[in-house]
Amino acid sequence: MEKRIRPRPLSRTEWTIMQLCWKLGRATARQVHDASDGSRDYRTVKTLLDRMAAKGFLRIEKLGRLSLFVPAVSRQRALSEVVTDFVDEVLERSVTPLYLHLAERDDLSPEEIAFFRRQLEADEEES
Amino acid sequence: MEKRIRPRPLSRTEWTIMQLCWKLGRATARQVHDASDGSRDYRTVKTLLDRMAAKGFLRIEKLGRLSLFVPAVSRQRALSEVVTDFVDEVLERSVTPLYLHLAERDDLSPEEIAFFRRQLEADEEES
DNA sequence: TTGTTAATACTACATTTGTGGTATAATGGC
DNA sequence: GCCATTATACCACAAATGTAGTATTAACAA
Repeated sequence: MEKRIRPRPLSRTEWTIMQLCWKLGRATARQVHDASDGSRDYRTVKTLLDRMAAKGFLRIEKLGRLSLFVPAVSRQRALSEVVTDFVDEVLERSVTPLYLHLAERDDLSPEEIAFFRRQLEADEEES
Repeated sequence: MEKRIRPRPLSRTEWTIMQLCWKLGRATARQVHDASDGSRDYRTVKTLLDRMAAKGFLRIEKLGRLSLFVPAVSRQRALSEVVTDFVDEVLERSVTPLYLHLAERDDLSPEEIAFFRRQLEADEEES
């Protein structure tokens, strides 16, 4: 039971749109487009939304002749999945790069840094 | 100087091959293929290696008529980049999901959990 | 030396992704 | 009622990705 079948994941671009959908909760393609950075044409956004629905990340609710796009998976759940995937496939299960990143990004207190350092060493050893 | 120009990143499949290259250090396409899980044809691996070289992740050293593929970027550096990208674009700079993942995966001590919890709250607030 | 194996080079092709054209139909003002 | 605006529905197309066919050539084993 290692590898359950997963629907095709979202592409990077689709993710940025999905973030908007989660924020909006329930919205028309137009609303999603308006909430976006405007770098993409309305129809591009529409196509992406349709594909995302096909992938199961959105559900389409008909309101009269309008289509409302509603998240079909929780942000929480999707993020958890994508992070796990990332750690497994790209980082090969080693969380060291994550610790490094966190340590670089946030300004941590000395004891927090010490904590990361310990984690780092533990992580290094096991590989 | 926010967004420097980056060469096309590696795809997921290319990453798995790149990991092998880093492990091998300097190898022929055949050797990389042999080190792989065998799910891909030799020529597929060869094509991927060539593309990765074109993207600047590998350098090709000629040894007589042989081609040796040598990492042109350090694993460290590439990982740092890809993690930053991931956090920025997919997680929208929020490291919460990472903390959640780490907290789930590793078995942490109570105080470590407490630490993560504090980080989590701080992270939640700012958005 | 000659047929088999193995390496390189070049090409092909379906799928996915990103982007937007076209057409049709409903709505809403005037 | 008629036209401009909007929404939906379909389609097109180039670039990127994943996978492999074909051709040529070098090396090796018998």
